[in-house]
Amino acid sequence: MKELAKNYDPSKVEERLYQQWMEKKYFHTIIDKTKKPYCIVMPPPNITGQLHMGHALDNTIQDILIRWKRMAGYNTLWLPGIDHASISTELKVVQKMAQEGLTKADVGREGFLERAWAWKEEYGNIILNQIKKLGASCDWERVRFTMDEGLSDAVLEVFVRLYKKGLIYRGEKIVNWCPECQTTISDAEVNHVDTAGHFYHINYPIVGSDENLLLATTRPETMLGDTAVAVHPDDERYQHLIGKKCILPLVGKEIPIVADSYVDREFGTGVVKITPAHDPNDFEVGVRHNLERINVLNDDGTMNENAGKYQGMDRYEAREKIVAELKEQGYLVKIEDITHAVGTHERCNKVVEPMIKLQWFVKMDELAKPAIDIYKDKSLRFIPDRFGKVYLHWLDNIKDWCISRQLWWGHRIPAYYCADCGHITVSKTTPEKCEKCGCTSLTQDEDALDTWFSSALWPFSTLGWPDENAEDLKHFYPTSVLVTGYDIIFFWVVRMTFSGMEWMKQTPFHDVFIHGLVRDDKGRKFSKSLGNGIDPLEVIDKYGADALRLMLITGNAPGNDMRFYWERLEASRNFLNKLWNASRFVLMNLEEDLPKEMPSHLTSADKWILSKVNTLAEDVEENMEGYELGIAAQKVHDFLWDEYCDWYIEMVKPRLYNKQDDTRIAALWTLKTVLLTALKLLHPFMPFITEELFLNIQNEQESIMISEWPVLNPQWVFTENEKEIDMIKEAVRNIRNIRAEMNVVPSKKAQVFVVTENKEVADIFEKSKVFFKTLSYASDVSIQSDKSNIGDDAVSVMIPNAVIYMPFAELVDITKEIERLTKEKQKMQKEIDRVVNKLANEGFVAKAPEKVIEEEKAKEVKYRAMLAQIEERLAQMEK
RNA sequence: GGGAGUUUAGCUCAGCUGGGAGAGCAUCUGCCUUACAAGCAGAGGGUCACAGGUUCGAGCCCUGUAACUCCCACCA
Repeated sequence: MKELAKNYDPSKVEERLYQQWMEKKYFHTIIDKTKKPYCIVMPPPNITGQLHMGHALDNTIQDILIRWKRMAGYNTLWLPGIDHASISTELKVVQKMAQEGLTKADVGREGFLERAWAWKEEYGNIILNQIKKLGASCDWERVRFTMDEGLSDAVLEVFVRLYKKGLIYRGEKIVNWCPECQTTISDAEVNHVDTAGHFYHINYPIVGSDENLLLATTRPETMLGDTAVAVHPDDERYQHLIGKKCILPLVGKEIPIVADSYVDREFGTGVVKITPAHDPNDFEVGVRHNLERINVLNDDGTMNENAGKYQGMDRYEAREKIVAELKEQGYLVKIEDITHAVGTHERCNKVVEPMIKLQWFVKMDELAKPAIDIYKDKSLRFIPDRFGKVYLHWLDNIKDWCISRQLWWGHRIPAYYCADCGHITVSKTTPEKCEKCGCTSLTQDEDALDTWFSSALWPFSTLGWPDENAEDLKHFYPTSVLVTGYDIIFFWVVRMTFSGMEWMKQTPFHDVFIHGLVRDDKGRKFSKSLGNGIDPLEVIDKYGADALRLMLITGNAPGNDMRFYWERLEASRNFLNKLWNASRFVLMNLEEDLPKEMPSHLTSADKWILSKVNTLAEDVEENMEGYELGIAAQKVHDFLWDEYCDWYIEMVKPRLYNKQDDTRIAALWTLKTVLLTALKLLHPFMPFITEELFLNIQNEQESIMISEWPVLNPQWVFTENEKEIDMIKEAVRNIRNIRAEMNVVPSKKAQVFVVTENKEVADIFEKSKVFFKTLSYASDVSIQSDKSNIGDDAVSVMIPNAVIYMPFAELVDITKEIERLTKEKQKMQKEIDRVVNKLANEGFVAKAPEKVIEEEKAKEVKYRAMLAQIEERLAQMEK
């Protein structure tokens, strides 16, 4: 007999088991072409990251899927990795250098990269080790890094090929510039934040007239770069001014009044100042009207030489000065308080300035098409489906992707500029000479690529691409499912799908399983500034990884956000302990060698629980297939706690304690078999405790994680026995109920008479007598067809076709008992009326499905029988 | 401006394709019954946001309304 501690302590188990799994190489995947492949590539966490609840949720889901499919016989691969996180890492390294009083300029590109790699070596693996604490069963021999040799090669390959195809180009366009980080950023990296600001109404005088054009702006300092004023071509108010000129206040320059349909006549005064260098729309207007572009800002957000006397001031300081002067000189009409959306950089939260820059772009319209098609033809699907619309909408409105960043940490753009002829040579390796003029004075582009450029290739670059014959790539691509949060659909999912279609001609994954965010107990996002973060590692320390996993996966619908509650963790912990103790109970009784095959003399109770666990396996499989992981986990939880622990174990106790009982072995076999089956179903969700228990309970197999996933067993279908036990359960519940109502303590036993004229019912009770007695707190159970030996002072409860009596002479007040039964009778009568009415409804009988009608009819029969019993008992008592 | 989500017990949330409302926590009552007091047995508590509609039948489907949340978007 094995002994387990009274309470489950995860800290004593998890570390040891994970080590064991690693040593046995259970996580490591060897390609097996006889099995169906199932592959997940992990969304690579940043090397600057610390494990947070989002990672915990994301990786828990992936681990559940992988463990499930591994047990179900698939050739599974879960490929982990990390992302170099260009801008985040660069900021961290810069900050670290600043502590030593150094800047990027001080150490130079080479020196900086050395430091960045050192950072990566020091911190890059921390988060992966944290993910291990969750129990993640990734193939750690296949860890990839977005800047490792293979992936860098893939990045360069893609850049060169896209350039040759004309899909990557260099151009002077208006881009989002972050004055704080001193780099461009893509549209996706800009957050529009509603901010309180002002709407400055300014008069622009018309040349050769007393008239003014009144317009409004939120950024008056940009007027220094105004090169036109625009009105709508059909706007009657301004027809006479189109083609004329107005004077730019403060500057005194004459600028044209143009007509452009971009202007909204309804908004403001219907007049817009045009600053092509600092507004994307104005830029477009400028292109259409061939306007001059005047950049008035420096890269750090201060005003430049084009700003005249405002040169050198920060843009906000200049704004104040300009407004003051406009007011002084009478141009300012009014200042209105407004709230408007201001673009900010998602990394540093500082206000982004649109500026004209010479940058590298990926031409998107052509690439986007196949990515749209795979969604429309359903070879790519989102779970839940609604996120597919988000995906489509983004692709339908996609704009060219600015991929160059003024950063050093990342993949350096493989473009080389010729000093002589200006030709650009794009090449994976450093070219010796200019491909056009042949001279050797080449310099490489200083910029690095957007981080997402490499992540876009992740599903195939990690599997060996660009080597199209790589074994992993051939076997595992397309991957099976991508698991990620809805917050990075634009950043990442979209870019992977169009990349996958361009280079592999196949979707990178069939399913995209989207989950929500984990929030704090007040529904707020976890954030550093709020200081409301909860460290998953702290949770694991206190409650164990299994408890955290269960809490993250249950009680929440896919795609919805969830709140973090310590109380919910306690509930998980309690379940672990329950499971632990149930297993402890089984172990304490498990002494002899049990038969391998199903014993022949199983009782109804045994067959009932086998039938239940069988149905459970079927249900869980169905829920897992539909990505309803929380429901699946909940079902196993409920089965174990409610059916197995609260009912089956209690039913089986008398048989275990009686060594003479000839069904004792059958009980032990069933206890063990059902528990093992349920543990397997639970293993993907709670890998540690299930393994620990599995290893203690049996010794045929060396690990639960490579055991066989339970499926429906045709030998375990016992419909009749389920009905029998349900009847006993109902009787027991009714007895307990009335005892509780009457405040009878469990220690006070009573004789229980089951009175029935129905032979079958009598048989069922006879067969289950041994446990019915203990569950109903009976001193003795008598099953009989005649009630003449039972006094009126007994309490009675009804089940269909049987009345159960318990003599509680000293406790029973006959008047009250009659009152209670009368109420019961009324209740029953109401139920009967409801069913009768329903069945009398012609529409119902004509249109409802057969099954539903049959159910209603069965109810009527049952209720009428119960009513008859109640009436009879009442008559007897009233006598 | 467009789109999406949410609204169910005191709290946090489930409820898949329509067939008599559920869980956990909290509350109340009784139990230390030889696996578990992190437990056992019971109880109370909901016109499923509101108004219409479809249907024999609606928490679930349709139309509107309200409140909250999120995403997208160039209203200067």
